[in-house]
Amino acid sequence: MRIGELSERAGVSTRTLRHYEELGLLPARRRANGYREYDEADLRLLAEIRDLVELGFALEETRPFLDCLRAGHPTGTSCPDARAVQLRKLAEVDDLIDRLRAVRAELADQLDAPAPRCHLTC
Amino acid sequence: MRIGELSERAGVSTRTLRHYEELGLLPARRRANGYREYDEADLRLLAEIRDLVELGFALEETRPFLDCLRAGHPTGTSCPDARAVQLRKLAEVDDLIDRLRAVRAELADQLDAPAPRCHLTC
DNA sequence: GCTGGCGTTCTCGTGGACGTGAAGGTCTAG
DNA sequence: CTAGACCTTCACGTCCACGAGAACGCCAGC
Repeated sequence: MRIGELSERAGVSTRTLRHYEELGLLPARRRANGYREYDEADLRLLAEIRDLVELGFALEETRPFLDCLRAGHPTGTSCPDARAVQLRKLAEVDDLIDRLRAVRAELADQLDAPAPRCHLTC
Repeated sequence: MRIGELSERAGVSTRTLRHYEELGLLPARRRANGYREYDEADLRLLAEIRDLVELGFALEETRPFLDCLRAGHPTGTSCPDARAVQLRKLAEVDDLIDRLRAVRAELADQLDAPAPRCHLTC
């Protein structure tokens, strides 16, 4: 299929697909006329990228997962490299959640506190 | 005081102070020679900016808090505009925490799941 | 008067993931 | 034969909060 069809089926822009190719994440075969040619496997790889990005992975971080799938493994998490990245991401997320909880607490505190009295509109 | 001293005392770069002035967040008086002149009130305002930024507010979002302080109110959260922004931010943070929890769960699931069997290195 | 340490403005660079034209080639239907 | 719906490659723009450097002015002490 051409870029437009893949774009349509995956719900991403053609610009995005060209961007992924630039990064070497999702290289495309070429037809005689220069048009990019994709297949069902590319759709699967693209889905993997979008899933991971959705989970907060940077594009570069998806590379080991794609390599894993291309190597014939059934899931992107079947390989050590990918699992390592995922573990790291889990730690990052845990850390972020902790910090956000602290922020949330502070925001709530400030809102709960009654507006201090002052000489103007309070 | 001049920009260098405020920078030093607040622990921010002079570039940052000039940036805040560009945005109109922290305008400075000028000496006859063109040097920026700041006072203790500016230090207080700057502290407010940094506190809010630390909590995840964008620079633009700090504006109502600064206006509130400049109007003579004892805290940045004494005014309706500022409280509204803070309430919105609290909702944003809650939402983000929820989504991150879901992401965390999914990441953990994928890691807990035993690597599925395949014909190569698994 | 000269060095050194301040200050000034201006302008471009950074990172991430693309958006948005511009200028053109290719293919299909009418 | 031509419209129009695809496709191609540049290459600059976006958002945000500054960093970095150039080229210059101001002022203190020696």
